[in-house]
Amino acid sequence: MPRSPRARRAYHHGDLRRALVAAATAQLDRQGPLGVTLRGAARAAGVSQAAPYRHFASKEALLAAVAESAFRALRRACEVAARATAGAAPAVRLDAVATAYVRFALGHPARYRLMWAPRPRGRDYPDLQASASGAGFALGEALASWGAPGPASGERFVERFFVTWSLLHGLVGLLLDEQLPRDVVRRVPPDALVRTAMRVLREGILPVS
Amino acid sequence: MPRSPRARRAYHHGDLRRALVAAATAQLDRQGPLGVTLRGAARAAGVSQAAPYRHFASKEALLAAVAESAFRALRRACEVAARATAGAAPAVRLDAVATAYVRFALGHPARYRLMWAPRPRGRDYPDLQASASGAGFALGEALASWGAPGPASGERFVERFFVTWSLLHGLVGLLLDEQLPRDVVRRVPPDALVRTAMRVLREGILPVS
DNA sequence: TCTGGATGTTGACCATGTCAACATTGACCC
DNA sequence: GGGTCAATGTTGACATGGTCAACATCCAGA
Repeated sequence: MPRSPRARRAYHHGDLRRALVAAATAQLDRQGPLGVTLRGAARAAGVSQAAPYRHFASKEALLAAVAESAFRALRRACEVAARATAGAAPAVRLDAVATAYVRFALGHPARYRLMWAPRPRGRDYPDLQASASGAGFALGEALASWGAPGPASGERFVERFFVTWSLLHGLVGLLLDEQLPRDVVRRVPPDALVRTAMRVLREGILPVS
Repeated sequence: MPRSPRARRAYHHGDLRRALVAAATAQLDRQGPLGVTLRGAARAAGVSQAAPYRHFASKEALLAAVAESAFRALRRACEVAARATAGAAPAVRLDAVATAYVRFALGHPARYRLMWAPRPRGRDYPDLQASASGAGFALGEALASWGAPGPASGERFVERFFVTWSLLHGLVGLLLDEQLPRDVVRRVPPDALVRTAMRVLREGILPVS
C-alpha cells in the first residue's frame, strides 16, 4: 500500500524523535515538569512505551532536547528584536532585546524553568550547553553596540554582560515565582518593569535624586 | 520500662515531623531534587512508609516545609551580615548583605533551587509564602539605609529593591548553572563578582569610561 | 534477492506516591 | 486504677512510571 503524503506509518514512525520532543514540550507547557512522562510522550506520538529509548538514552536526555530547542527559540526571539532595532540607539536596542527575553520567559514559564533546572545540566549534554551559550551570545550582541565600536572586548564588556544577564534572569525568576510585592506587579506591566530595570542598570541607583 | 534520656521510642517517634524535614533536606543536599523521596525520608527516620502522611498531606507539602526552613536560614544569614555592618556606609552594608545572600545560595545549591521551584508554590503554602517574603524583607532593609533615613518609602525604594533582588537572584542562577563564561568564573571568585555587580548597580554601566 | 542495522513492540521488574484498614500509645477524665 | 479517644504508626495494596531484555519489522545497500 503506497503512502499518502502524510502517511500514517505502519510500523516505523518516520520522525519519532521530533514528535517526542514536541509531545514532551506540550506536556511541559500544559502540566508542568511533573506532567512530563516518557510513557505519555510515547502515547502522544502513537508509539509504544519503550520506543523512545531508540532515540533518547533516558528521560533526562529527552528533557535535554526540549531545553535545547527552547534555548534556540529564545535566541531567535532576541535576535529578531535586535534586528528590528538595528540602527537605533544602544539604549533602545537593549530595551528591545531585554523585553523580548522577558516576554519569551513569561510566555513559556515551564520551558524557561527547565532551561535553568539542575537537570538536565549542560555539562552532561554538549548540544544543550551550546544552545545555552548561543542564547547568551545573542544578548551580548545587544550590549556590544554600547561602548567602543567593533567586537566588544575587555573586562568592561564581560562585566556589563554578566550583570545584564543576571538582572534579566533574576527579574524573570522573581516574576515567575510571584515574589515581587503584589501591588507592584498588578500596577506595573512586565514590559515597564524591564524598562525600569534597564534604566537603573544604565544610570545606577546611587543618585536617589 | 522507663525511658532513657534519649529513649528510642517503641512506637511513637516523638518528633517525626522535624526528623522528616531534616532527612528530606539531607537527601536534597546530597542527591538533588530527584533524590528526595517520601519513602526514603521515612526510612531515614526509622519509620514506616506511610507514617509521613500523619504530618504532611503529600510529598509536596514536605518539600514546602524544607523550602520554608531554607528561606528562614537565608533570612538569618542576611540579617547577620546586616548587623555586622550596622554603622557602616550604605554601600558597604549592601555589599555585605549581597555577599551573604550569594554565599548562602552557592553553599546550598539544591536548597536554593527548591526555594524557587515551581512547586511547591508559595501560593499553596502560606507558611512558605511568609518565610519567602521575610527573606526579601531582610534584603530590603539593607537598601533602606540608602536614600532618605527612616523607613524606606515610595516608588524609588520599590524600584531599587526589585532591581537589586533580581540582580542577586539572577547572578546566583547564572553561577549555579555555570552559564557564565568559564574563564570569568575561574578567574574571579564569587564574592568579587557580587561586588562588581553591586558596583555596576550603584554606578550604572552607561559611562563606559 | 538477501541481509544487517535501525526502529518498534511486548512483557516484565522495581521504586515510588498514596490510600484504606488496622494497631498502639499516651493523656485526660471518672 | 480503669476507660476512652485522638494522635500517631503499621501493613498491605494499587496505579503510575522509568527502564531493560527479548523479540519483531522494516528499509537500504551489496
